[in-house]
Amino acid sequence: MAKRKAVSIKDVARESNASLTTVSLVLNNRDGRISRATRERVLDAVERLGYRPSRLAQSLQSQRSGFLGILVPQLRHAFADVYFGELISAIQETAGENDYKIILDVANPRYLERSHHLELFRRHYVDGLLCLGVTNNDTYLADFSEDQPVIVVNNRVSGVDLDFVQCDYSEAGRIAAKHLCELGHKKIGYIHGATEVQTTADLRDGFEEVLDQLKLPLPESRAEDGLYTEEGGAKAAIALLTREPTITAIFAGNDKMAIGAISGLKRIGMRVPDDVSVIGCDDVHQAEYCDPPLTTIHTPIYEVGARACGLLLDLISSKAQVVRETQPVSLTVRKSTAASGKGRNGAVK
Amino acid sequence: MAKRKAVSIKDVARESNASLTTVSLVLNNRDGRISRATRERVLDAVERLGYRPSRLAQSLQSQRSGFLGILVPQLRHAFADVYFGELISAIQETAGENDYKIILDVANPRYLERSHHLELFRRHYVDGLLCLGVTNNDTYLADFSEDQPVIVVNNRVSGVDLDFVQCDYSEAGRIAAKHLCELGHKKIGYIHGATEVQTTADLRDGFEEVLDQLKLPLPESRAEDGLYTEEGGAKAAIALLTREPTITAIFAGNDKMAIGAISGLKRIGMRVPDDVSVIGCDDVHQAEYCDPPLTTIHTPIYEVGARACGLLLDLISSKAQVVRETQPVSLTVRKSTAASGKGRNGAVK
DNA sequence: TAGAATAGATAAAACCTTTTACCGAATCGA
DNA sequence: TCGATTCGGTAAAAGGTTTTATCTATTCTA
Repeated sequence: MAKRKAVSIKDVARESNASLTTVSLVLNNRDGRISRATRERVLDAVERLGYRPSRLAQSLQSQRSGFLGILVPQLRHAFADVYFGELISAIQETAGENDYKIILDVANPRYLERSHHLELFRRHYVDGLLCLGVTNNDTYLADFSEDQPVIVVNNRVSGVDLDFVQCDYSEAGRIAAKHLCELGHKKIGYIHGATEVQTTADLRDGFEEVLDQLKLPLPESRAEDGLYTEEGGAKAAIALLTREPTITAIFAGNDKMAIGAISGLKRIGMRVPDDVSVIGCDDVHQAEYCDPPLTTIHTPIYEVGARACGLLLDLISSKAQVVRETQPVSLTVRKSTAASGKGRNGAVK
Repeated sequence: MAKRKAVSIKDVARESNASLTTVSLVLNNRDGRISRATRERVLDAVERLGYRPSRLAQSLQSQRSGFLGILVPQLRHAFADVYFGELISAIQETAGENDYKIILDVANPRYLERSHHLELFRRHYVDGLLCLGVTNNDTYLADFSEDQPVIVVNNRVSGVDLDFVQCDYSEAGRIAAKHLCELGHKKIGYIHGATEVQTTADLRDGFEEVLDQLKLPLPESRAEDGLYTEEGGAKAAIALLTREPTITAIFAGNDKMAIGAISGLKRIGMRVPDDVSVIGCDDVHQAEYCDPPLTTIHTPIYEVGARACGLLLDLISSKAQVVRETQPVSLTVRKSTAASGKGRNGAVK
């Protein structure tokens, strides 16, 4: 089939014996200046021709693209990740409700080197930008100027003064520590994610704050990097229990690592929670279905995404100037944590 | 900071004492008609002013948006899904390599009712569209006209003649059946996903084809809907073994349900694979980390996504007219399947 | 040296809207 | 009946590119 030419507002004007302006006024119902008769004639022609205004021409004229950008880091498979998935769902939905569409970009080295993140604004790709999975290494975030609406989602960048919406990770750390201590655990291991992530630091700070208060400080030998992955979590758990066999509980910085940790512990013959309790952070969907179901800190990721998107729109329409929000978190108890001392008595079998 | 006005090609022309045309010609290096001196003068001005052409104006002029659309169905949390995540990663990457950006849309009822899927083309949002997670109920796919580049990714729609790229699910079904039969299983249960998905039908057809050949046909009482979710898989597995306690193996239509099935089996005191073998389909990342690691059919999802995107670009540039591709699949053996008869002897404890 | 060919640059049209400023006709008040 | 409103509608500009057709020097050919 031949590529039929798109019908433009001119065609409608001709078809309805009206001027361009009249058609435009009718379509955007600008004040009631057009007579009922003319209006109907125009609408008729629109219907007959199946006319739809070109958003390219509209955007060029209005100088607004109608797009919001989502910038995600280049991870192994960035989108095959429940955490990002949840945020993207929330953003997509909120944007849609406000007649915005979203553009998905991945900030890989080549991308940044060519300043594609700046092109996003300079070349009018987007009206605003949401940055996901940001770390303190992401210095390119400092490139954005004040008049470009950018919000960092569920993170902050230390040293760079950007708008953000995040969960209360310090509180999450405190809650995890309290929960484990209340169950009687004294020797607690910690599996952290990439240390260049600001929220990781927050989480640990909160965690250690409580441990310190209870005179159960966390020695460096009981902390291990789990790389924010399942495999990393498994290896970290094994390393921790090999080095310090008397550990009875582990706090993992996210559910992925926690699930990996459980898997790792099983590999070395440990039972969860009988021998070792494990608590995660995030409360991903999967946390309910692993074995045993994971006790974790619920972080309102979806809400953070939706809120960030809503506030970005406020930023764009100048309804807001500055955005700094922190959302509350809560404990979700399942089966992966139990009172200390139920299982083996202090030694790896 | 005040919103400073964007610099346009006019500014560059003025700054470099050349005409609009000259600047444009230099920037797009159209034939070598411009003298070296002028060229340098223009480039200098571009640099000095930090000029970047507006993609809105360019698109309006060229009648190409430079965007590819991804249309996903409205699932609970569409993007928080490894399957879609993998496809989206692949598409995003391939698109990026070809200087295309991607737009993410969710086909919810409201969206379709308002024909937003058609607006995508009519209003010049995208140059081409990739449809994910399509089912036979998605009749709106018939709305697209021949001159609109649309590819259905990893699915087909029976009755609608659309381009597609998919994995060989019939073969996947055959492989699963052969594997279980070779291990000596005679009573095999089947957990299927939504029956309105064409690939589900393919999978079952292949599966039953082999079972029939071996004179081990699948009675309806040994098939159960697992809703393509973990929870559904768990419930389906429990239902199957309650109804037919002598089942020794289960084939689940995807890994999510397989993982759910394992979880469900454990709940009713069954060991995997000792009492019941479980095989999935997809080979998601997580399959390696569940307990026990899941035997499954590897489907090259990433490759399918990348290929679909590449072919869509061919469609757009008229390098291709029709797209019909089927990618091969393979068996990945892990720990969730074992020879029949290792465990209990035919009865639920 | 006239006429043709070529190099270098540009004016203007086209892409499709929205919006501003303006115009003519009808209505109204005095 | 004149001047002021109001009503219904339109021409033209603006938004930022690319491309086509055109124009002016300059160089070449005969």
